[in-house]
Amino acid sequence: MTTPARTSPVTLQDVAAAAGVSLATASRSLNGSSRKVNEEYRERVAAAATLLGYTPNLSAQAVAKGATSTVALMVSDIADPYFSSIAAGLMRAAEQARLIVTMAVTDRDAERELELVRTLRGQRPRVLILTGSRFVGSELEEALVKELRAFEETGGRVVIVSQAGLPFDTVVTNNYSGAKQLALTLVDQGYRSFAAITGAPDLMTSRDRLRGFADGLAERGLSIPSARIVEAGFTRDGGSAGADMLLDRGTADIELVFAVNDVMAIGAMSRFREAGLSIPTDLAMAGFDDIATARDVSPALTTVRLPLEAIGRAALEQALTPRDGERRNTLAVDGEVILRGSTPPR
Amino acid sequence: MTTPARTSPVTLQDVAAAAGVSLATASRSLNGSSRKVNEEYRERVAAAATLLGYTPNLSAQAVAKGATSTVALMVSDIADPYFSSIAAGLMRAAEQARLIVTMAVTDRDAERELELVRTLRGQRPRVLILTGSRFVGSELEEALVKELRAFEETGGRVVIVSQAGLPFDTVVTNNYSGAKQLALTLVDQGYRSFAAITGAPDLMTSRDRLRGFADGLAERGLSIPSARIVEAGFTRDGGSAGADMLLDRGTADIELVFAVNDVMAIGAMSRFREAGLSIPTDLAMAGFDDIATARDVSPALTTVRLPLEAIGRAALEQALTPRDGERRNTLAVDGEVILRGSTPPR
DNA sequence: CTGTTAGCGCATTCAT
DNA sequence: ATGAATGCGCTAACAG
Repeated sequence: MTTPARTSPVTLQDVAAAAGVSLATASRSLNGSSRKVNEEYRERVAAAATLLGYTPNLSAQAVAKGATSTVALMVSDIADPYFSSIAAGLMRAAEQARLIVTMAVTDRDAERELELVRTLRGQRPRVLILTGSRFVGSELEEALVKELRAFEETGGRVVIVSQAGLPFDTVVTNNYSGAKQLALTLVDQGYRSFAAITGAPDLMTSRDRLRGFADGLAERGLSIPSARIVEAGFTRDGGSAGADMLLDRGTADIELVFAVNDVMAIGAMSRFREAGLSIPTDLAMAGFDDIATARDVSPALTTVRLPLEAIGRAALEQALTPRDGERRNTLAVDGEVILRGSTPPR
Repeated sequence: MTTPARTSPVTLQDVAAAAGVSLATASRSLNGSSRKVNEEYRERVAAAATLLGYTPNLSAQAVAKGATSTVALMVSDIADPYFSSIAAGLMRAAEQARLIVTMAVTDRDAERELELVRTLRGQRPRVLILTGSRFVGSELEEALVKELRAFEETGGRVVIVSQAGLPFDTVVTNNYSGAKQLALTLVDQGYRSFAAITGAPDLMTSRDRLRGFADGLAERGLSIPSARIVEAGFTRDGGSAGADMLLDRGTADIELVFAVNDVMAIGAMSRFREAGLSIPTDLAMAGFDDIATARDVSPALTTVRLPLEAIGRAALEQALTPRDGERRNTLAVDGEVILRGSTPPR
C-alpha cells in the first residue's frame, strides 16, 4: 500500500517567485481588478501561472477578502424534475455571474433543513436559496427564520422559492390563481364531476392549489365532494397511493381527477391504468407544474405550466439585486393552463 | 436606498472571549478532535457558541488545515433524470460522510468542462467527480487528463462516472453487455426487424450500446440495416428528431426501434405517436437506463435498468477508499433488462 | 506602478 | 490541560 507521489498545490507565492515579482504584483495581475500592472509583468506572471498550473485557492481568497463567491442551494429532492429544473435554471444564472453553487438536499425534513442551513452558513455563501414548500406552523420555523435572519445580518442574501409568508425575498408561483384558472378551463371543457389528490394538509403549495381549484369550481356552482379529496405524499408514489384510495371509494361517478402536482398525477395515471381504467376515456386527469414528462406520457397531461428554469434564474437574480433597506421583494410568477390529451372536451 | 444593519459574522475569537477562554481552547472544544478539554470549559464554550450563533468559517478552516471537506460534482445536465438520479445518490452519500457538494454543469461542452475543472480545482475539493460521457478523441481530452492528474498529485481524488478509458478511478456501466442482452431478449420475444436511434458517433456510451445491441442481434443472425440507424442528439428532443428521420425513410418494415437511452426513446415515442403511429402495435420501442419516467409512459418502456442512485453512491465511496499506490479502480455495474409494455411478445 | 506588511479566521505547534 | 505564538494562501492597505 504505497502512497502515490504527492506534491503540494502551487501557490501564488510560487508563481510570484517564478515570475520574479512580488506576491502583491502576482495577486493583482492574476486576480486583482483592472490593469494596474505593467504589461511585461502581466505576461510573465501569466506565463508562470500557466506553466506551473496555478489555480487560486478559493478558500484563501475568501478569508482574505471576507467574502466568497458561492451560492448555496437547498432543495427537497434533486431527483424530482420540479427541483432539478429550477436548479438547472439557477445554475445557469450562477455560471454567468461566475458564482459557484453548492447544493444540499433536505429530503422534505424540516429538522434536517435547519441543520443544513447552519452547516451551509459556515460556507459564508453570498446567497442562500431555499426551495421546496415548507410546512406551515412547524415549530422549527421560528428557529429557521432566526438562523436566516442572522445570515442576512452578516451581509448574506436569502431567497425563498415557492413558499410565501416568510420574511425574506421570495419567488412564488401563483398556485391559487393557476389552479383556479385550470378549474374554470376544465369546466368550460365540459367536466362537471371532480376528485382531487392532494399532499399533506399542512403543505402550503398543496393547500393553495386545492383551494384555487375548488374556488374555480365554486364560481361555476360546482364542488368536489369531500369524500373525493384524498391526501397522499407529494411524490410520484404518493399520487399512486392517492389513486388507490380513490379506487377504493369508487371512481364510477368521477369524470376528472386533479392531482396537485404533475408527478403525483403521473403516478396516479399509472395506478389507474393498472387498475384497468383508461385515461381519458374512463377518467380524465390534470396536474400542475408542467414538468418535462407531462407532454411525454400518453395521453399527454393537462396541467398548469410553471416556467421552472426561469424561476431558478429569477431567484438568483433577485438575490443579486441590491436590497432597498428593509424592503422584501416578492416575485410572483403566473402559471399557464396547458390543455392536452388527458382532458379532451366532453 | 438605505443599507440594512449589518453585523460581521461571529468568529471563534468572539466565542472564546465570551466564554473566557483562549482561542485555542475554543477551537479544540468546538472543532478539534477528541476530548482534551476540561468539561467545564467545554460547556462554557458550547454555551457561548450557541448564544452568539457561531458557525465555523469553513474557508478559514480550510486554509488552516490545508484541506476542505467538499466534493465537486460535474454533470452534463442536471435537469436530465439520468444525471439528477446519480446526483441524488451521490449527495446522500456525501451527507453521510459529512461532505459538502458543489455542483457544476458542463452542458456537454468539452471546452466548458475543462474550464470548470480548473475553476473547481480552486476549491481544493477532496474529490472531483466527472459524470457524463465525453467525446472520444477530443483534442481537449489531453488537457483534461493533465489537469486531473495535477489535481491528483496534490492529494485530490478523481472519479469518472460512465466513461471508461480515462486513467482515473472509474465507475462504468456495462453498456455493451446490457444492450446485447436486451437485443437477445427482444429476439426471444419474437422481434426480427429493427431500427436504432443513436447519439453522436463519437459519444462512447452511444457507440457501446449500439454495438452491443448489434452484436446481440448478430448472434441470432440478424442485423440492423444501416439505413435504419439514425444519429441525433443524446436528449429527449434528439430522440424526437431521430424518430422524424426514421419516419422520412419509412417505418413500414420496422418492428422495433431501439433508442440508446430512455429520454431519447421517450422523445421518439412522442414523435411517432404524433405521426399517427401506435406504440407498440405499429412500432415497438426499447430504451436504456430505466429512468423513473420509463415506467410511467404508456405503454411503459422496455429498457435496461441501471441502478443510477447506487452509481452515484458508489462513485463517492470509491473516491473515499484509500488508493493502493498507482492502481486505478474500476467498478463496472451491470444493467438488467426490464421488459414492459412497449415490447409485447410477438 | 510596485513591493512590504499586516491581517482574514482558524488549527496547531510550542511552551507552560 | 491550557494559552501564546506561528502560519495557511491570499488581499488590501500602506509606503516607496
